[in-house]
Amino acid sequence: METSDLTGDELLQVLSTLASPHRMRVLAALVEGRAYVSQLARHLGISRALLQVHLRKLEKAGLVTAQLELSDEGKALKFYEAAPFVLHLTPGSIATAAATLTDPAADHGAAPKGSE
Amino acid sequence: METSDLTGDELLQVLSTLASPHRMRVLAALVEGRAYVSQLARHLGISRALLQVHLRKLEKAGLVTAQLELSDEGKALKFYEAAPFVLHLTPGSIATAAATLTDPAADHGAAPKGSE
DNA sequence: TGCACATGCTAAGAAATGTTGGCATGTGTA
DNA sequence: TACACATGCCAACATTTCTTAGCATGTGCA
Repeated sequence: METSDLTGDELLQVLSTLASPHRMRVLAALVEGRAYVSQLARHLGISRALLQVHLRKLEKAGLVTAQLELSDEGKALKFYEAAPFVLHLTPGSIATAAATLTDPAADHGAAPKGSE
Repeated sequence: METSDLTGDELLQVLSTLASPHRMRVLAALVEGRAYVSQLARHLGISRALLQVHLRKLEKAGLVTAQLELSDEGKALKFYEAAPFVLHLTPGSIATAAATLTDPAADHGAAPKGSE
């Protein structure tokens, strides 16, 4: 993952996702090794519901990946791990990405695709 | 500015600041060249009040700098320009920064680190 | 069966952000 | 004086995001 590969919206999503203490810690914990949800929740000292929301956001942004596996006892465990990525942020790279931003607020109801 | 130079809180501030369409566009506009507030507001098509808030946040995060100057007519103009910075974001660099996070909300008033 | 453990979902309140509008200051010029 | 332009501030509303609590499912084991 390279900054220049991302559209403005994608970069925005990644930055929004990373800009959270909880999600930073979740990512940091996963860098140490993969873990399943309940395990991770205990490790971080937060509720599963909360962790799940953050994990989902991290996954949507492509920062972590998930695999559903069965333990020896036959229990379903959802393992997460940190996705490898490298982002080079500079004023220039951000300016480039910003040029492709499609902001609904600034976009007065026009169709993004097709006509312009 | 290097990712490893930043504390978790500083990185969080930078990311939070960048994670906004308006601020991305403001930064992008300043990459093209310095500009004063009213000028920039007209260029971006947003209100001065709104722009000022975003500029302030960008400045606090160290992403832009400001200089107060007098025009030929003697009017006070506040010029802003993009600050040069390079951030290398990787799971590892984020994990390192996350270790120094001081989050009041997630910090239940005690041990910074330790037992598990 | 009942308990411990895993997953998932959603409604709803709490908290943080974003945005607007008005009003203040000051300058130079017609 | 009145106008156009610059700066700044703040109160209040609107919106988004975050977080919790509760309930659902399923597994293995005593």
